[in-house]
Amino acid sequence: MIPKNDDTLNNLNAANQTRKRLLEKAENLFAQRGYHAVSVREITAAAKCNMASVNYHFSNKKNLYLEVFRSRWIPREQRIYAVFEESVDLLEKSTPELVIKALARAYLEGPLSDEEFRRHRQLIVRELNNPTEAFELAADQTLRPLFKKVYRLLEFFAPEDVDEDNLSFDILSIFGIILYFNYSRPMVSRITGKSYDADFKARLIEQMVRFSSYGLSVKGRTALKIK
Amino acid sequence: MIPKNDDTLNNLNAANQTRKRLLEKAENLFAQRGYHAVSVREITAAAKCNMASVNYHFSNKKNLYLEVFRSRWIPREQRIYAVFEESVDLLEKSTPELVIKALARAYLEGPLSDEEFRRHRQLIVRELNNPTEAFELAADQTLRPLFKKVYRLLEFFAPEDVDEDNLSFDILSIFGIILYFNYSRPMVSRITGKSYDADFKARLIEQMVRFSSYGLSVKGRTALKIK
DNA sequence: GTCTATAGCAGGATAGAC
DNA sequence: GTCTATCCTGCTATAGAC
Repeated sequence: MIPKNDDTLNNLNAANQTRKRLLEKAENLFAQRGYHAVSVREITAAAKCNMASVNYHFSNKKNLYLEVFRSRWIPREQRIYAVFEESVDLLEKSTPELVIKALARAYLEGPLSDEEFRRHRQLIVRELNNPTEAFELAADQTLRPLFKKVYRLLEFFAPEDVDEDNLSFDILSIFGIILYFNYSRPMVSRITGKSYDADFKARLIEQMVRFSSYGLSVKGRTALKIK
Repeated sequence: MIPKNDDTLNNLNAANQTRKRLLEKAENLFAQRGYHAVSVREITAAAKCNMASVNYHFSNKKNLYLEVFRSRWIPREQRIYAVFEESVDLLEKSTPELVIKALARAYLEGPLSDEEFRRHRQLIVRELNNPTEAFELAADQTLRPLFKKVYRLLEFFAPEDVDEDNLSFDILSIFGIILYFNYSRPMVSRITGKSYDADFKARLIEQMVRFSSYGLSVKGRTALKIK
């Protein structure tokens, strides 16, 4: 371990602070208006530092954008994932309904503040629609693992002869509903006239579980289908 | 009626042609990369005309963007709407399943070519996530009317005592699934490894109808719910 | 590490000839 | 209506002082 004098430490701290502020402000601006609509000038102004620091800390603008995903978006998605996993593991008796509910809650009532969630959503929706390098990161490190986790959980309830594709599809549909009610919040609010307060979220979760559960082709459900 | 000489007519035609080409190319570029990422220079180069013509025909860049929605996006959404309405009207006997199927088909197998649909999707997803003036146009002229139409169709099957909000929610969920499988095509393809060819679309429609129908709180369904 | 200053270029918009 | 030429603003990136 190399010993550091006070100056070095202070510089490191100061540097980290600037770096952090840059990431924080960059994320917010990129989320709100997208990569091209935001200038480095604007980011550095918000972070109260000079323009050159973006270059110093992140080489260039594009890499700052990617670093926002690496150091902020992905860890946050992993926090959501962790909440989901924990609440599923805590269940005495797992059912498809409870799994869906845990998933819906992790997103809607999860560990993120409203502000954090807004950024989270805005960043990923852009990538879902027009993938860049950042999407690869997100897909590999969060989306696919989550999909597989849910698959394993629900596969347990599926009838022996269930079509693998059917189950995949059901899970995608559940994701669809959850993502939709999360990621299309502006539209949902506009059409329903309701804002995403605690009450509305709680109702949404209930409804999502109800709607999703009774569409699932899992044990105990298939028998109920009308031919 | 004011008589027009050949020169005037030719000029009008030529003007309309330029205008049309500009809208066509602008739409494609805006859809692919978004408003800020595309320059007027690029649009005019693609449309094989000079830069000044954007100003001449549309005053400025922003208005060209809005005109893309007015003259291309909305009419296309109305074509989808028309296909849906027609196939619903043709039904001898309407059921919730058939209504959902008609809706899913109108979007997935509707009147738009793959290329048209790609543009259509990319343009609206941006607006769903970060609404601008263009979203107002889309919401007022297409999204809300469609929602109301579906509401009227399904309300017919709902039990007397059904909660209005519940039905709204169910419709939103159906929209959610349909929009999700349409508008998150890049992601769905990436996770399932399947491209949206005719076969995959047909399967998706079937699955959406199955999943959605058995989640609907409408007559004949509620009785099947496990308490 | 942070800053100021600036190079170098691309953007939207427009004037004025045809 | 269409075009070329040009204005001017704003951008990213960097050099060099501290």
